[in-house]
Amino acid sequence: MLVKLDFRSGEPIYSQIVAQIRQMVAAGGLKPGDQLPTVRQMATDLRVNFNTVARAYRQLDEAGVISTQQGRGTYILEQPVPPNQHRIRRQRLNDLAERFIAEAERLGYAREEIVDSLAAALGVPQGALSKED
Amino acid sequence: MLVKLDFRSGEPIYSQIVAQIRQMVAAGGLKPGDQLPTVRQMATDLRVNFNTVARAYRQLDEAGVISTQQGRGTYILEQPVPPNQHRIRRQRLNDLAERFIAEAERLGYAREEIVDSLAAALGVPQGALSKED
DNA sequence: ATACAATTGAGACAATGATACAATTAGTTC
DNA sequence: GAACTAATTGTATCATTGTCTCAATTGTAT
Repeated sequence: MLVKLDFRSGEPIYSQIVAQIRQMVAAGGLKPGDQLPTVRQMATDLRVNFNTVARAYRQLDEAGVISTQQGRGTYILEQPVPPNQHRIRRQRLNDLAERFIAEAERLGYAREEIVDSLAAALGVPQGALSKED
Repeated sequence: MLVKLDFRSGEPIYSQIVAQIRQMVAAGGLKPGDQLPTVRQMATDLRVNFNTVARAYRQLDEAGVISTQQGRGTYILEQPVPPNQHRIRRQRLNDLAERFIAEAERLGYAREEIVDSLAAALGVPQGALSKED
């Protein structure tokens, strides 16, 4: 049993799960690549609804602690050194953006096409996102 | 390795396979008559279940991009008049862009942050991507 | 009490995986 | 060459896993 709950503590269950998994990752008890129990398995163990576990996993995923993959499972990620909360947040968005652009370019799209597509997706008027030159 | 996967992108694996093969066919990297790897071979390469590859092949088959033949293999088909080629290509990029933005927003980023991050990633001067109003 | 927000639960859904199956091909034996 | 067997290929079905939407519950403030 990876996680132990205190139903009387007042701390939300999902929050307890998040905290304990973070703790274990920080302490090295869970290493990158390790697979966590499925949401349903952990939910059964803890006698809790699987959505509650899913919520915890989602938070951990967004925090970059784990990677949840539909149909595959959830895995511990490499833990980057935490420099700063704001930096982390921004860095994650930058990573996301860079992955998107790298992928688009790998597929053969030109910068201009990418910009146009983003303009459309963002609902911005044509030209508003274009470089003026 | 014909196809490259990003397990963290949120885009389904089968969808990534479909998109990349389409792209390669469109770009001429795969020509009519070329045989694709077997579902099991590609699955092994990508460390994925072969049914996931089979699903991608099935979609491509239904779209007329390839011909899958039980017991024989899968082959690139002659591409019919590609008036849609441009549309398909553009649609693909739009899907990618929308997925990226949806993901970013799901993670709680504001439009402005997203735009800023994209500007940085694209190496565009600050402000060039901003809406002027 | 009422209203509100947060938490948890229920059920349907989408993506992936495991297993068994069918069609084709390639050898092997006669 | 025909018949059989084994290997290889895609197919079909169902189980498993995470996701989404919305309802029920709980706690708290008004």
